[in-house]
Amino acid sequence: MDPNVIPHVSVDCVVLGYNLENLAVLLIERRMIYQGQEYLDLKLPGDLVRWDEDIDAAAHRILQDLTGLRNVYLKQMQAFGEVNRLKREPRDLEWLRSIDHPEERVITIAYFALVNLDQIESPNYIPTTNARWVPVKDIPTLAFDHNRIIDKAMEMLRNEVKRNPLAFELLPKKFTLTQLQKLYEIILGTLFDKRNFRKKIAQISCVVPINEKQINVPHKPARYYMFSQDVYEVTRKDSFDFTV
Amino acid sequence: MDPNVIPHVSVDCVVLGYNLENLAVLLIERRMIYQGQEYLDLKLPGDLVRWDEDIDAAAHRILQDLTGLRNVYLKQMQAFGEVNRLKREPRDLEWLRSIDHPEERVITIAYFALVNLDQIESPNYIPTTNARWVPVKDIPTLAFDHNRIIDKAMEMLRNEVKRNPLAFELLPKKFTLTQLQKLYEIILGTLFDKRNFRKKIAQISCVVPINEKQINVPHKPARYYMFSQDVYEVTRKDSFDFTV
DNA sequence: TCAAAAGTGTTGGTATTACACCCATGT
DNA sequence: ACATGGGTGTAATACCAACACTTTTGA
Repeated sequence: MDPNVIPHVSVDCVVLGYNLENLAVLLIERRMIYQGQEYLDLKLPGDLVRWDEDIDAAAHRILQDLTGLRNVYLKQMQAFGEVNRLKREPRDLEWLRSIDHPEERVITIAYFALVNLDQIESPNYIPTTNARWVPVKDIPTLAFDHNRIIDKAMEMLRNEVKRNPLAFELLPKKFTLTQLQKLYEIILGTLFDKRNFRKKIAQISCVVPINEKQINVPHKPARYYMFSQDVYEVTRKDSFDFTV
Repeated sequence: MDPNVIPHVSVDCVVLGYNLENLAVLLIERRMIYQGQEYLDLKLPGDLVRWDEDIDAAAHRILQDLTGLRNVYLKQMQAFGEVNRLKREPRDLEWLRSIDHPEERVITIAYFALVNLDQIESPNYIPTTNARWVPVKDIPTLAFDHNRIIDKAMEMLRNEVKRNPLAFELLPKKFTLTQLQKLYEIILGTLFDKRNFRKKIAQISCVVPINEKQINVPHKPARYYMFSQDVYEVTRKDSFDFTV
């Protein structure tokens, strides 16, 4: 057991990525043999917190090790601290032993990160870390209590996206209004009227049209927009309002 | 050091009480002598988590030990895990030593509880636990990082009260509309128009008028209302809407 | 010329704001 | 009788929901 870590406190990250098509979560493959059978489970990326490291720093470290990204949107979600949270399946315990982890109690602090998959040239599967992007629609039963953590992350995303400019973290710097609308539709699970959506966006001053259009599209090219952090910071009264 | 606790994980509770006049926080007096001088600091109620106890259970235990109350509204807020969060003042460290606490790192999970002070016959100062109710307007500089935790709790209260029926946790079972309005005004720091406020409440079906009036008041007696959890559960679409 | 998505306005209904007076009670 | 807070309606405005056609491009 690594002496540099607090043995009972970990950080797990729900990293949500978007590629203009689907929302996906970054998961780690856990391969093991248990009672003669081979298992391939998926789990959230996470690690124990080091003694000399703030918990936020631990989350950033995990994220950077996995994706190579700094300056990602990252926010603490909440702690999960049930006594038996690591003991969903017998092989969960076996796995903890196999990585020289004390078969003990670990309280985890869940974080939630947003990345735009088109920005990073990340393959679907990253062999060095056994990490893969799994569409949120297709998430299977995961190790430990990690499904619950992801459910919580999705709930948080749905709530926060209505009051904070989170969506832009998932989009390229330049995006079209149709792309923005589709993202909101995917996150919130509702469809919006195109005209009303655009009216709504038009009154959000931090979403600014730029003088650039799509090229090489087989239809009328759409105008690109950007999110302006500067404008956002000076114009927000109390919060973003995106209760479409 | 108690062997029954996880030495690096604690729970701290921000217990907010309301007595139809003021919001107050329950704080614990910490008396100590440091470098020949006597200090009386205040801190949040909290304790280390036991090995065999869920973190939510730890929060309930702390709350019950302090107030004798079960079934209080209690919700996890977030974890505070900076390396030096317990070392605001030199005497903070000294105090940790004095209670046989390893001078080490403790990650705390903050909870937030709401109680109605008229329901519990709680005196302002509870000698057995050194606990006292301090109006939120008068909170001094506290031990450790506890001011930050309270600030976060107040922010959470302001956000949540707009979308969830939290206010009723702070009021007696039967309350008048003026009492409800005053509470919202205190929490949100704004004033509302009486007629518009009542129109808004009238369309929230889970706030129901009952056939009972104030007695012994030197003015027209006000009608009492109740919050109906049943009605709330079946009628809420997605969330309470209290964006007055 | 066709397919595909971009872009754009109007209307009816609903919700929000602002505002002032009479009522029921205890003293 | 008076002081105190309770209780009520309306009109002007802003916001929201529903709805269909023209435009620009590449193939």
